[in-house]
Amino acid sequence: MARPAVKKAKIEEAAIRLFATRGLARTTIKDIASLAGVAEGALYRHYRGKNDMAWQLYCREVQRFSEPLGAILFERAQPFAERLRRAIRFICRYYQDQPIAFSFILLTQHGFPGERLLDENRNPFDMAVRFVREEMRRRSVPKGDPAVLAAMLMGTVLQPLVMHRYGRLRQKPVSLAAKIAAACQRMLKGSSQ
Amino acid sequence: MARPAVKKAKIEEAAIRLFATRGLARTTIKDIASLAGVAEGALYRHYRGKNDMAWQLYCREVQRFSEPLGAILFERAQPFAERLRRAIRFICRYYQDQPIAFSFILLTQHGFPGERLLDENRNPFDMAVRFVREEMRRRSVPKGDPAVLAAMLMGTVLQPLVMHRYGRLRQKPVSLAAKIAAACQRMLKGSSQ
DNA sequence: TGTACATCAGTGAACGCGCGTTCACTGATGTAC
DNA sequence: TGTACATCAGTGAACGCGCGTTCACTGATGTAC
Repeated sequence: MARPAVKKAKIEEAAIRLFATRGLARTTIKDIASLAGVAEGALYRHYRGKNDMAWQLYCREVQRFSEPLGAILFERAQPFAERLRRAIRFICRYYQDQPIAFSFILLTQHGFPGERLLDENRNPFDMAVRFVREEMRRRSVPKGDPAVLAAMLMGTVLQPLVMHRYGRLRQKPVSLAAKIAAACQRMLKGSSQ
Repeated sequence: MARPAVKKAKIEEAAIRLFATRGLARTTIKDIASLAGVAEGALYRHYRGKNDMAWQLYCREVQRFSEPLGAILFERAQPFAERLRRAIRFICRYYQDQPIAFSFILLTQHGFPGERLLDENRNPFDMAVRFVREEMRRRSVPKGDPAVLAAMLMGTVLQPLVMHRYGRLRQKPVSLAAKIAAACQRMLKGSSQ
């Protein structure tokens, strides 16, 4: 063994911060290295290149977010409404506590060349569809197309956070959670699609 | 005068198509010129450069979309529910009939350097907030924060279209309109935020 | 404990490719007379 | 109508900058004995 990779974490932190604010394409290796206080070549000791790093970081961050979210959504002991409420609260809190990581996930999704896709278990949208589908079977949600309903619910939750991110909403993200959850519940009540 | 600019339209069409599918940063002048069947220099007879062209096209397309949408939202003769229904139908139809222009609007929004922003009248989000605010005054929508409610409504409408765009929804976009409108109406009923 | 060595994180100058842009040129069209 | 000229859309080779990446090197740390 040689010395420990003390600068890897600095590089990753700088990269995520820049990707989240400027986007993948408008962030250069120079930017990352300079923000991390590191030579440009350092990145290549840990990753094959810029895109490889971005993709790995993206997968990691999505996983970190999706795993606890999945645990909440599929905690069978809890009633449906409670799980939905908790999931929305979790999402808002995640955004509030880790705005950089969250923005990175939220805004990076369509930036990768070659149509790289996350596998189904880690993908928040697939999780949402599965969640809705199961609840339709259990009759806690009126029958319909699970994908459409899941998309509408996701939009209801995420769009306010996107707007907050761009400075259009003043409230604290977590204080939005209750409003959003109530709106989702109303949307679901008697949905006959 | 000299000869008419027959290739300007070809360039713009090619540019929008490529921006909508690959995104601004991953589209090159070479790509645009070759798809348009034009020399690379041709673009510079009509625009100051790539970013200038992208920005102008973006403004134009947003305007084309926003103008009729605004007309529907603020057609005072119609009752609130009807206007909302029509607006959602208009959006879905616009996406279905002009998927490239719509995707360009939907996906390009955060790609411009220097934080360029659309002025308030053309901006769909500002329009939505104004719409909700006015209806709160008229008591057709329960009082609350107009921006939050507008964001949730926008998310409910747009997220299914985004999902459709990425091949996750099979239905024809227009056939989604009724479902989405019903969901929005339910969300609004008795919203007490 | 001390010494020789292997490993590998980190450096930063150099490289070369790809990109947006430039520019001298062409030629089609409209205008003046 | 015919001729000379001005305008400007369009061309495409050339340019040069900025970017991601490479590579020979350094030196700190861990291991073998």
